[in-house]
Amino acid sequence: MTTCIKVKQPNTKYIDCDNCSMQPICLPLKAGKTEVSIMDSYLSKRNIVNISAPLFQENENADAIYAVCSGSFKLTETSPERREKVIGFRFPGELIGEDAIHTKHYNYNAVAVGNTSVCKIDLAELNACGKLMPELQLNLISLLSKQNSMLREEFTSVVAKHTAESLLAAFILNMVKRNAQYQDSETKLHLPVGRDVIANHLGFRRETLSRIFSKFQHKGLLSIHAKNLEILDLVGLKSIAYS
Amino acid sequence: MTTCIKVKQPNTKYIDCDNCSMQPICLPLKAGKTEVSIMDSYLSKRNIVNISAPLFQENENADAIYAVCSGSFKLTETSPERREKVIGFRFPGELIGEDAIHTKHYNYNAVAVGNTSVCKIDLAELNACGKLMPELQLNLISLLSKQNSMLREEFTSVVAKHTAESLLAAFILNMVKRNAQYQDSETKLHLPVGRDVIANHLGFRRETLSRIFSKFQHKGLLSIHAKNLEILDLVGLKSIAYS
DNA sequence: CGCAAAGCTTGATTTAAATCAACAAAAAAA
DNA sequence: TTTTTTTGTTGATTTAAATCAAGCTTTGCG
Repeated sequence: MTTCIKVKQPNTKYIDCDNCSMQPICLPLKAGKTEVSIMDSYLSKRNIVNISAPLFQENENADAIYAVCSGSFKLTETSPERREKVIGFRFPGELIGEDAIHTKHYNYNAVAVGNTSVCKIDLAELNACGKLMPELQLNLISLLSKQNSMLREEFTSVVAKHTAESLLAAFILNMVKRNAQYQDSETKLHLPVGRDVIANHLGFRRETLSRIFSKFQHKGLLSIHAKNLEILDLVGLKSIAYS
Repeated sequence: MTTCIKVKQPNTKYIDCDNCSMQPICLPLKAGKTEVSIMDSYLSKRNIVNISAPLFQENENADAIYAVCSGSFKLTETSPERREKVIGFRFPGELIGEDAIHTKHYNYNAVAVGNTSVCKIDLAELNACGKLMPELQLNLISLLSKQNSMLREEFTSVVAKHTAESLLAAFILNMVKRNAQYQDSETKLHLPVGRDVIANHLGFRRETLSRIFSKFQHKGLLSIHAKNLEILDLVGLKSIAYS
């Protein structure tokens, strides 16, 4: 029995086991038979989370971390005034909830956007297995470092942007780059969420977002039809992002 | 011989070995004599980096990660137009360059602001020792997760802020919280850098920063004398940050 | 199918921040 | 010390984004 089960879902792109970011965790465990039995114990089967279902919620006790296999997640925080703030997105090959290894509880809400599948890694069992398998731990260290790298890049794409245009340009570039990790195209992007959610995440109004999208299209920088975006002038978009 | 050497420096606050975030890495190694000899090999002595000296630079090959022992660092990126962008700060107890475990090269410039001291952890040796000591790896995993948690909080403090006021308020709260980890006060903060650097980091002009500082003082939210800041009305400041 | 609801776009006006500019205060140099 | 330079503050004007408002498009539903 393998840990990775392909699940048929409509309109979702998969990252299969061969391309999964969790492979370094799976791989050393696949070597021998005894090790496979250990694997079965801590790395559960692909777990389907349905449309808009929360994977976990703020302040919940953390017993597992997750790797996205297919689909998209939005991460949100609830402000003291009960307003939802979208603090980020996660795509196939990325981790969710990894900061809870340290905090022991989740620090935000993770909500599936459309159909998704995830690999669930139980923390207690991972801990126990890790002591027997240093290689597994080295790989987890590398994975966490990779996630740190992703977080820093995401951070850089939103920090110190003086205009809404440069912020949106940098956001699009960040999304496209992360999508390219598991999809064919380096220029095409399916926006996982509506304009309201993106505007919320970037901190401006839906009207402003709409206007800048229109402006970028008019300038020939990109084309957008509904949620399907394509970059037509990468150099031009970058120069706006870094302006 | 111990790995942690206290170094006298003027005007700097220390995190000593007992309070150091690297203790989980040091501690298991301090247990037995044979282990101490391993420790000496990979965890070098406290390394003093002088005023404004770069710890490492963008694109440099990464052979080590660092933990800040005393002082402050600013992290910067150079844009294609050669403009410096301040992407963050690091304080005692925090890691620097940890994302390079995965990328193998540094992704930003780390520059000491004033006098600082750091612990340098050689990656190759850490890797070799880790295989012999699973406990060490578990602790590094926890540290990386903690750093993830810090990065996410830093991210949350700057993302989706529609006004300069809420952005600055959130930034101050984030800085004060991180300072409280290694200093006595929960409300006082010594700004490690000048107005220009903070304005650069937050993405607005020094004049705007100055005006908001004045406004916050006028409202009785905080007091500032040169680089010494004190929060006078925590509740008020929070309500602006989350507005 | 037609209607309602939600999501997206565009226009007119108001408000917040950038810019331009002058000056004050502090730090560094002569 | 005085002078020069850097750093920080405040004012007037311009510009970019929020807000208010209307219309359009798509989606879902009885």
